[in-house]
Amino acid sequence: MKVVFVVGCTASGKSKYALERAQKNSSAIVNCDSVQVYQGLRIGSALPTPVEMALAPHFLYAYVPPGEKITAGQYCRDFYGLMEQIKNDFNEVLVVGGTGFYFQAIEKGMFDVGGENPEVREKLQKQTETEEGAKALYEDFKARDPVAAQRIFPNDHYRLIRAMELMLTQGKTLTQIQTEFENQSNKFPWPLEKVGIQISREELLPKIQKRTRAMLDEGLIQEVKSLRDQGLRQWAPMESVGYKEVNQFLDGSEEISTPETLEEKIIMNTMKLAKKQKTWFQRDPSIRW
RNA sequence: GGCUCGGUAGCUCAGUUGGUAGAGCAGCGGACUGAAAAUCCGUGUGUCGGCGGUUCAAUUCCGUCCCGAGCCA
Repeated sequence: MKVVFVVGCTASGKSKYALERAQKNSSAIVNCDSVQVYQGLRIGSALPTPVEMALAPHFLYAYVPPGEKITAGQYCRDFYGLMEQIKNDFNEVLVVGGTGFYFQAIEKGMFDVGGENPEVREKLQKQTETEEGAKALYEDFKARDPVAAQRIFPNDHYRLIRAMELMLTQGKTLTQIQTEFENQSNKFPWPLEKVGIQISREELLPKIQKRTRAMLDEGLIQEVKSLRDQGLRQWAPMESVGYKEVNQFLDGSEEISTPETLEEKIIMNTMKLAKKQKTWFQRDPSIRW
């Protein structure tokens, strides 16, 4: 069996490519998109339709229940759990998505440090809430791990907290953990090929405009409303592109006060997302575009 | 037609008591190991609406014209 990563930015045509190839080769399709993993986000996440899903076996789509959060580490375990089950059933597995971090997680593995430590994390979180606290924490971090401090900047509280959490719970710096990890040289267990689906900005913009229009026509606002009615306003994926803007609109934000600005904002932020995804994949020289 | 307020970066606007200007957003580039569709970093020359005048010097003051919004006719 071989594994093929099908990567590219949102609306690039990855799913279409994968579907055609899966039908031809009788392959399985496995999701590698950090939003399409969630249940209840059908419209805004551009989840493949039931008709599309029926054309080839699809896995790890819409499988995380509402209210639950997934992480790269959890996704990675889910992926290998799934592969264990299906490895004898397919000659080819297409892993399709736009989340570079998740691809990295399954290809290279995660550091062997376990998940979050809520208590430590909360303390650190508190510390970063004041300006002096955050500054002191960063100074401490920089003194202990000057190498990592070159790429983790003072305002990147999220990475700062994680790095300090590891230091406090593992007794090692991020740089030490990383070095140890690299010396293990984990290998991806199957033959791997990477295919990138390319699209220019000029072609992408009209596609995203059209898709956004279609999402709104299909009832994206209603989808978000119903999630809010279930008490899921604070659910992690409600901050992802499309959902975030609709939430702002429903919250009565001044910036997004009309359906027209809502549509514009979603298009703009989707273009930004595409750009970031492109940046991520660009640096991997083993992708065949 | 008269009066008032505006016209400054792609957009929204700040500012210069006269010494050729800067924020946010966008754009562009980048980082990335348990939130990643997240988080963060770097990047700002634009006839300061046009034309005249005053001045050593005008985007800033004066005149005039053009455009937009509002009020009065």
